[in-house]
Amino acid sequence: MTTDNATGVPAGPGPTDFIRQAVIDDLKSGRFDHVHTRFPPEPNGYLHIGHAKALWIDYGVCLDFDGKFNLRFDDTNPVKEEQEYVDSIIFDCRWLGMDWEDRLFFGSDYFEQMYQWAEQLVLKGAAYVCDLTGDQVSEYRGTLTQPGKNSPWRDRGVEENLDLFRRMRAGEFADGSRTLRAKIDMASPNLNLRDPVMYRILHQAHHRQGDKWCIYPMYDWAHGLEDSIEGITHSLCSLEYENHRPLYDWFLDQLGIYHPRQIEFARLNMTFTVMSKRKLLELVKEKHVRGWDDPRMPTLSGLRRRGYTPEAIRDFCKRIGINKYDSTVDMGLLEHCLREDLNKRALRVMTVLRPLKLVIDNYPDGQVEQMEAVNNPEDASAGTRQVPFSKVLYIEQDDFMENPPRKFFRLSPGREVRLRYGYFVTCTDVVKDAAGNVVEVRCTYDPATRGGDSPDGRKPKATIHWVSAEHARDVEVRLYEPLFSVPSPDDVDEGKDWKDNINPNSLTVLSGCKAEPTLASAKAGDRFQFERLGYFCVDADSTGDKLVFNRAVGLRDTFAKEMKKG
RNA sequence: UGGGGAAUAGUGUAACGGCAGCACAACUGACUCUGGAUCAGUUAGUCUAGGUUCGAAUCCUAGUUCCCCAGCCA
Repeated sequence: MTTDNATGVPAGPGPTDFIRQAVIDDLKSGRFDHVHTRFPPEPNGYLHIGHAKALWIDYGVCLDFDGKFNLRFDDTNPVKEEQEYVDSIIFDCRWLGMDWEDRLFFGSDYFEQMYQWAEQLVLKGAAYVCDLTGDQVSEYRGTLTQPGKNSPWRDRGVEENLDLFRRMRAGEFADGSRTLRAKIDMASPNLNLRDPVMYRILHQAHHRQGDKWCIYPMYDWAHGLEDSIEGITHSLCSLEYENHRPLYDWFLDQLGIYHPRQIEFARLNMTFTVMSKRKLLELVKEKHVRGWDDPRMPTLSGLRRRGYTPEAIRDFCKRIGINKYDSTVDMGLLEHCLREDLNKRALRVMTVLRPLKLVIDNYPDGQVEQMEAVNNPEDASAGTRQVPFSKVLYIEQDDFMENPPRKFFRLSPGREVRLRYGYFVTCTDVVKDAAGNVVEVRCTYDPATRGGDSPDGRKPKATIHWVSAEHARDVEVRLYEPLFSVPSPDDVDEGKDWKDNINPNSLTVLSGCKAEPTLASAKAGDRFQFERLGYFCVDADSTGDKLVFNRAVGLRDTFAKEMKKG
C-alpha cells in the first residue's frame, strides 16, 4: 500500500480497483473522513465462495484504509431465515479470518427505530397504507415499457394512514391485506421507484424477535437504515442493486439521516458449479449431495470439509479482482491456490489408493527396516519420519503395466524403478488370476540401493510410492470430480434444466486403500499430501479405527496429460 | 420497443491520452528420489465503424453484443 502524502489517504495495495478509487475520492473530497464497511448476509443459507469474494471486498477495503468492519445479519424476512444459518455464517466468517471485534449486529434489532422512521414518512406524506392485494399491486405497477397507475389509496389522509399503519403493527389485519408504501412516482422508468412496498404484514415468528412483530420491513427500506444506524461509510453490494440505489438514496434523503454511499460490484461465477443459494438449497433438499458441507459444494463449509484452507480462499479472492461485468472464473484457479498453499505446508505421506501386491523375492522373510522419509521437501523444519519396509508391499495399480506404452516409465516386466525412500526393485514376474488380471508383481531388490540411492549412480526413470503390507492401515478415500459435467451448468437447451448437468460421477469411494502407519494419529481436518497423488483431508466421518480421507485436489499430472494426447 | 450497467489473450484482470502488462490455463525445455515443486521460455488480446489528437484500450459519435429491473425476496 502506498500513501498519498498530500492527503494521508492510503491508496490500497497494488493496482487500485474502482471501489478503492471511489473510497480514496471520498476521503479526499471530505465526503467521509474514515472508512467503515459491513458484510450483510441474509441467514437463509450457507455461505459460498461467492460470499467469500464479497467478504474479502468488504473486509479488505476496511483493512486497506485502516477502518472498521461490521458483521450484520440482514434478517428482515422471518419466512426464510433460521438460527442454523446464523450460526454457520458466523463460523464461516471467523474461519475465513474476518474480525468484527464487538460489532456483530442484526438488522432485526433495529425494527423499532425503522418503525419510528416509517411513521415519520407517513407524517410528512411520503408514505401511505395501501389496501391493494399482491396481484393488484403488480398490475398497477405497469410494465418495463408502460408507466404504472396510482393506487386508489395513494391519497389517503395522514391521520388515516397513521391509524392504519399502527393497526397493521398491532396485528389487526390479515397477512397480505395491506402494505405501507413509499409515495414516489408510479411513472418512473425505474420500477423500484413506483411506490415500493416498505412493510408487509406477516404473522410469522422471527428467529430472533419471536412474536414481537407482525409487520416486516422490505429490503430497500431496511438496508439503508441499517447502514445509516451503524455509521457505515461504504455500503458495498452486488450489481443487481444498482437499480435500487436511487431508492436507497431516496429513503435516506427523505429522513434526513446519515447517508452512506452504496457501490456495486459483480458477483462471482465459477466454472463447473452453481452459485445461487436457491440452487444450492435444492441440491441439498433433493439429496444430490449429502448436505451443505458436502465436499463437492462450493459452500465454505463444503470447501473446508474438502480440505481447502482459509489462506487459499483468501488468495483466490485477491487474485480474481473486482469488476462491474459478468465473468466466470476458471475453477482451476481455485485449485491452483490450494495447491500452492498446501505444497508449502502439507506433510507428505505415502498412501496406495488401488493396491497391487508386490513381493520382493530376495528380501529376507520377516525382516523389517525403518526407512527415513522427508516430511516436506519444501520445509526442512518439518523433519523426517521412519517408514517400515518389508518383503511384501503394496504399490499403486497404475504404477505397473505388463505391456507399457512408449512413455510409461514406471514398473513393468524386466524394468527397474525406485521405491521412494526404499530400494531399487526390478520386476521379474507377474501372477495373474483366472481372468488374466495381474494380482501380484514379483521383484528382486538391490541391497546396495538402500534409502533410494545407488552407489554406481544408476538412476531409474521412475520413483513410485509404496506401503508395507504388514504395517499398512486400511483407509477409505473419497475422490471428487466437479459436481457438474459441463463448465456452465446454467446454459441449457430448451426443455432441459441445470440439474440435467449434474455429474453422475462426482464421487468415487475407494475402500481398502493402504496408508503408511504415520497416518494412525491423524485427526479430522488434518491435511496431507499423498505423494504423487494429491492433497487429502481427514473427513469428519472418520472413527477411531477407520480413517476417511477426502481428496481436496490432485497434484498436477503431466503424465496423465501426456497419455490423453496419446 | 422503458430504465440502469458493462465489453482488453482460452479464462480472470492491469494500464487513469504516451512501449498493451500480470496471473491461471495451454505448449517447449532445464532440473528433480513426487511424471509434484522449482527455473527458463513460447503461443495468445483492446466488440465494430467513424471522429478528436503528434499520439486513443483510455476522449467523442454511431452501432453491436451481454447482464440487471415488472416479489408483499434479499
